[in-house]
Amino acid sequence: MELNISDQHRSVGRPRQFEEDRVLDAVMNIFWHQGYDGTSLKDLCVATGLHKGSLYQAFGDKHQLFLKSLKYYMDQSFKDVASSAYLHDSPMANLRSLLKEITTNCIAGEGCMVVNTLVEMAPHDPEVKQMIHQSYAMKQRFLTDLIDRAQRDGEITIKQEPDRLAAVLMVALAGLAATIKGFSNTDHISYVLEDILNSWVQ
Amino acid sequence: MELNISDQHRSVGRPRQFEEDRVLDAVMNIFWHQGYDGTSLKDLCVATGLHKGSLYQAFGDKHQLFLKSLKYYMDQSFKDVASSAYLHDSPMANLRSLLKEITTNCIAGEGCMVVNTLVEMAPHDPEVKQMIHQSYAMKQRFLTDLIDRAQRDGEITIKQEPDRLAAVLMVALAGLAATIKGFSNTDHISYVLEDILNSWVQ
DNA sequence: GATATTTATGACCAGTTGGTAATTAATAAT
DNA sequence: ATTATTAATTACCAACTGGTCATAAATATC
Repeated sequence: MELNISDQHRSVGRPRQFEEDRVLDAVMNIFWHQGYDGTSLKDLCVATGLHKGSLYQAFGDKHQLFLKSLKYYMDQSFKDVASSAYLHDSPMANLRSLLKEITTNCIAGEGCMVVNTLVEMAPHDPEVKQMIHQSYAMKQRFLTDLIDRAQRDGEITIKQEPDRLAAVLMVALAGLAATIKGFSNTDHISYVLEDILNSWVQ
Repeated sequence: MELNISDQHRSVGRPRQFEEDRVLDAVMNIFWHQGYDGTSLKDLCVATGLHKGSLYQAFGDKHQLFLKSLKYYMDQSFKDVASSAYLHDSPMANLRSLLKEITTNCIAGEGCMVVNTLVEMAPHDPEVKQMIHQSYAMKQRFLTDLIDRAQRDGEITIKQEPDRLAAVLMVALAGLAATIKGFSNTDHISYVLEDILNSWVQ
């Protein structure tokens, strides 16, 4: 009976019967759509096919497991999104495709785990708060840089500091995620980011 | 030993020892800041000073109690906010004071119960979903009307349909609430709604 | 093949959950 | 004063919560 899956760095002792990333992905999906308080260990066991004991041994308690799945989500989504910001030469075109990509992903995923977590946990969970703040700061710098370049190239004509425009986009992105999660019909909101960008070009 | 409080429509039987609105207010505050799943009946009993039995008899089970407190929040906040939209003659000035009022309230309350609930419950709770959608539609019509008048008066110069501009504001308001809840320092975001309005005037 | 080491499994735990029912207290009507 | 009616309080419940531990299984090393 050989159940060995990850043949890579095999060590002494009984081998893992699961791939860590596959489990983390399943866990992430549950927390993403049910929230932290709304998810029980039983839910996680059903979703992953593992027993409580295995989860605890491999990832720690519920809170640690959540933090790891949140990290996994952040890394994953940032990788997906950032790559769409270097497709064109024009910074404005990159900004557009970036926001388009985020909107699409957000609709497909019925919201954003970071925004859900921001609302549910950040106020009373310092570790979560710190992780999200860090991610926010990085994203905002990313946007500020794009906006700054678009302004220099004359693609954005509005007179306002880049980081304040980036702040507008960050708030709009959070609002997009929150709204998409609550509304099944997303026709009305898929244009919002476009409309904001357009209001900067006249 | 007379503990009678509400002397108004006194009927047969032992009189209530609490004012319904005061209890509803306390319940609302707990749900507002802890969420539905994050709040236990014990929390509610501590906050209200009532026993479980009394809560159940007066308001029904946890879910019904939540719906009533959400309704209470919506009525309360709409009354507060709408009144600030008729202070001036200019529709744009009214729009500004309206958004300013919302921002102030949102910061003071560390978020908005409707947005919290939208994220936590709307996807899997039809009753909550319907209540919030109805409230959203009303608010959006309210904004659309103000924007339409501001455009006719030439106070808003951007060429875009009023209900699409209103959709931008709605998304921004949701984002504002979500962001404020997660960030203690709200300096960066208190200008966001102003900045959006300013981008419509050039 | 025996041993050490790691993992998987299932039994177990105390505390909490939302919810109910029986009892007692306070009032109005008779 | 008795009775009917409503509310407050208490005791109680089964189900579930997150979390632990002892045991069995699978592998590498010796």
